Amino acid sequence: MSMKKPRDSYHHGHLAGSLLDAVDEIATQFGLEAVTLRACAKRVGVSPSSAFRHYADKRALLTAFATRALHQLADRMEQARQEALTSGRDAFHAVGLAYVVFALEKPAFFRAMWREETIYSQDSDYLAAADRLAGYLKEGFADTIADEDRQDFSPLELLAWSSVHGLASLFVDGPVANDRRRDEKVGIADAMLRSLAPAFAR
Amino acid sequence: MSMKKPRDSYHHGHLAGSLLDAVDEIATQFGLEAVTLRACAKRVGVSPSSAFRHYADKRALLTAFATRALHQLADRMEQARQEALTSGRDAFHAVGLAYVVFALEKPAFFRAMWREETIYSQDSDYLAAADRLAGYLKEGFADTIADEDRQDFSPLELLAWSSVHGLASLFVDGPVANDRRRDEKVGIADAMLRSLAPAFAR
DNA sequence: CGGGAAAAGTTAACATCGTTCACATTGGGT
DNA sequence: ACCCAATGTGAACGATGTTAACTTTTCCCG
Repeated sequence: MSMKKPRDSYHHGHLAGSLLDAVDEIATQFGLEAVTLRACAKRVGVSPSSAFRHYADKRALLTAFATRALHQLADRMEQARQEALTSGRDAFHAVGLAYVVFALEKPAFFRAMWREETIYSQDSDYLAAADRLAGYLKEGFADTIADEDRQDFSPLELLAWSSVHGLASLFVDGPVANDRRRDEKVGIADAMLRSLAPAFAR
Repeated sequence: MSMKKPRDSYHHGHLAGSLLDAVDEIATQFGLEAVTLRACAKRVGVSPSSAFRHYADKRALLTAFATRALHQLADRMEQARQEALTSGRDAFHAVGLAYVVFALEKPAFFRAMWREETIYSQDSDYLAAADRLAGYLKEGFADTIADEDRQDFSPLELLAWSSVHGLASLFVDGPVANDRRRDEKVGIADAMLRSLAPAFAR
């Protein structure tokens, strides 16, 4: 994916972004706990201390990574919503399924997104990304007034986000369906979302 | 709470349990990330390496702590269920609310319970505690066959657990209602649970 | 009893981690 | 052409998890 020139000059040029790529790769291969500043630096081919020219500390790097992951998930949700709308299927169902599928595909990313204690959760870019994500969930409901307070969720909206987020969390970090294949889990998510539908009847 | 004799003899006597207490206190005061083997040992008044006589490694200690936390939560759920049954209120609603309230009161405990990467999630005691907890959620539904496969959840049961678990997670680690007081959050949880009711209508 | 092995705690060391500081190298603007 | 700000380096520090060799206590068995 990210073809990087193997470092010919003293200056790297795209260290900030390359470090994020390194977090991505290490987290994917070995899990979040294996993401270490030194390991990221080594993978990029740079000395450990150089990371501090671009990120205040490890937590800032993880915040940037979480933000990027949020946008990746939001992208998928947006796409799922578009496809559902054009093909006449239920938008919320499609968006919610995309949410769970992302968690199943990239569990380390999903964990990093919401690991409050290891990121700066008040960072404005992070919050903006979370807002964007929440927006796609809200837009799943055609009957929702689109422009109400961003921070405010109606009980139904919160139910929608909670059920989807909860299932993703239970799949990734909980004891639910650990022995099932991924496509089986997607099926379970689909069934759960269908059983949620009566709560949204008008 | 846990009055411990200030260590007069060379042998401590209840180190294993005291270390769990130390995790409890440090996690409560300073968060999960502050829980360090050395800090726990110091608080108990014992040398760092002594912990390894009782736990194979830090992860094993955290697993024991997670298991204990699961049982604490399960106790509350059981109590909430009893009270609801005797007073004629909806059992699932009460159990679900207890779940969220626990997460709000002891966020570090709630995080520790489900932090798959820092515990041995295949530990049998841990799994048994998780099973017990899941049981109370299932029992919330009077019409559910009680004795089906423990590992298996119907879509409705999974919806119930997911929505409650998801809301708790979003409160604790997510951007939802961060500026609200705790009792307001409990009110939000109550409203969400009420909006979930139509999904359980027969 | 009494002696010895197992259980429980200690001390010192190691590798690794995040982080800092003084320094080296580069490249862009005047 | 030069200088300075930006960027990367190297060596160091304290903290952490973990191990190994050692000491102290308990308690069980003759």
